[in-house]
Amino acid sequence: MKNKISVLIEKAVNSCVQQKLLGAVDLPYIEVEVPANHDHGDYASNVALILAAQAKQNPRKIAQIIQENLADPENIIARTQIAGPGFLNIFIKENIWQQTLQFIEEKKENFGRSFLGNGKKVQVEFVSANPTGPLHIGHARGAVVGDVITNLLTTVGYAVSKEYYINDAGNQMNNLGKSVLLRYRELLGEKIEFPETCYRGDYIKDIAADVIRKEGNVYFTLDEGKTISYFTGIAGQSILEEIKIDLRDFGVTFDEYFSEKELYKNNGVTKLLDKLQKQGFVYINEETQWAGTSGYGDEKDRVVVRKNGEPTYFAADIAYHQNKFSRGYEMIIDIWGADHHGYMPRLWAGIQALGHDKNELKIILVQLVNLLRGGVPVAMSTRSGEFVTLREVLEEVGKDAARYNFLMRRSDSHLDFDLEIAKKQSNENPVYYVQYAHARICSIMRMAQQEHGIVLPVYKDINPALLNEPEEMTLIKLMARYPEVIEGAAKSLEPHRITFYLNELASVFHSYYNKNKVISDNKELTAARLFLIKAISIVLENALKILGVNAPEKM
RNA sequence: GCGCCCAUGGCUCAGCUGGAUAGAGCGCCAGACUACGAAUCUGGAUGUCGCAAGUUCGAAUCUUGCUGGGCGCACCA
Repeated sequence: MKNKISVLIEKAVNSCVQQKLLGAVDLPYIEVEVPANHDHGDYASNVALILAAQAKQNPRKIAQIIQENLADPENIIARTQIAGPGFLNIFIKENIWQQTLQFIEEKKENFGRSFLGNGKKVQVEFVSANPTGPLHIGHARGAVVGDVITNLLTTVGYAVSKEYYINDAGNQMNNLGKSVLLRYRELLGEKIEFPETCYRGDYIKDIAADVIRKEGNVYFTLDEGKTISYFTGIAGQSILEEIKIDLRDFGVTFDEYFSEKELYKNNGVTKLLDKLQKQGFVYINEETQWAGTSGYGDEKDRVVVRKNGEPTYFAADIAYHQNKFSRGYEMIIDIWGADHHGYMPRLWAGIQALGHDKNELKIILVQLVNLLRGGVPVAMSTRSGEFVTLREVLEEVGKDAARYNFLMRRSDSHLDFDLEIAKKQSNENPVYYVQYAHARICSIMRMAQQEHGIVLPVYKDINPALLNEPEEMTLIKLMARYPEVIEGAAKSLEPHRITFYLNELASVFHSYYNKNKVISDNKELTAARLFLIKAISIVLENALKILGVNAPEKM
């Protein structure tokens, strides 16, 4: 609808120019917005204000000229008005709004889908936590944001792949193996001092105990280096399996798990660095290889190969992103914890050196979560083993409440996550507000069918003109806007817009419900209203599905 | 010291990329179930959009400076 209006205005402006009513102007694109105030119409455009500067005419005058030349071939406009400094306000006919209900019925679960992405291949990489311990609450937010961004992009027609990058080649992993070894020896009776760098969570002990159960004490005396790499392997694998299970129960799955080790096979990283060196991006200085990232806006150049000959994480990351592009993705989205923001210019420099445009890589920063219990902060530290795991959150507050809570704010703003509130089934917890609206609709429809023997109506059997209560018009307009909300959320990669939309839709519905009876003696009206609430339930389901949150029929 | 992000009612946050009278939720006060689910609804109070300039028809939104907070600034990942 919005697009339609935009096109009509554009045509009107062009027509005015042709008729020399307006001087030649170049207009970038027509802004149409939904005004906050209903008196300002269903849509409003500021074209006249934009053109005023170019045309050097009074904006209200221009608006009037456009208004007079506004063609309406489909007969959808009820009236137009010029207001304020020169806004063109447009009111759509009620019956046109009412007809959008038919569209929702036709589309059903596809209402809101579009072809905006045109099948473009996109990859979203997220979570990507080292398999050195179970996922904690901090990872959970990134997991949900990544998952929902993927759903959003899929909904608007992108071909999206979800990937988890396993950082299994660095020091951290070595520390993991060492930690298991120390626990292993401790369990076998040795007295152990744990260094700062070691992981001390109970899960380490479990893994060590498992080794003893299966293989006994054979590693007690074996060569330490070999044992550590062996322990690193089994620990990493077992932890990764746990991570996958936790994520699955959180509703998050991946299409690919990509191991950092993969990049080093066949000297992949070295070969790439050689190539970049020939290109001049990588250079050697004092036995160290550097990448000239400062040439692309980074604050200084970065080491890619250390003095000891080992490549840095960054070197592998350039190779990783080259690998991603080589798999044919036209857009790559990385989701990071906000504490990594300083790394962005470096990586952008890297992909530009690879010959890609900076905006082919979008980086979403997810702020860290402030975990509270009843208003009191909960301290966390992976190494010491003091943390609240994703698993614990799932068990305590449930998947739906957890996911919804993580989606209520923009991802780059800090989020307080209070366990006590998140598990409360009360009005402090917005997820139930939305789910309740859905359950309520289902309940009414059940009642209509079972108690009143009503067959749920289809559009052609109802008289949509009966849906003319103010709340009904508001609901219809709100639903008609849904596809635009999805597109906007997808374009800006901002999932939180959906939760705000849902909250608004649920709110208008609840209010409507309390004021008007759906089921009444008036059969025609009952049918129309049943159809209306059915449409609402479709929109609620579609939106909740994108969020990965259930739309329960009963609660 | 340098860089990035943030600052909006008592609290937690939106604000559609520059629009018209700045909005929600929570909390607080007062009300609504012999009618489809009260996990709901109705009404009420609360603002120098951190401060100061600038850009223009128009600024919470863009620019600059300042104040206050978070985070980065590795041959860690």
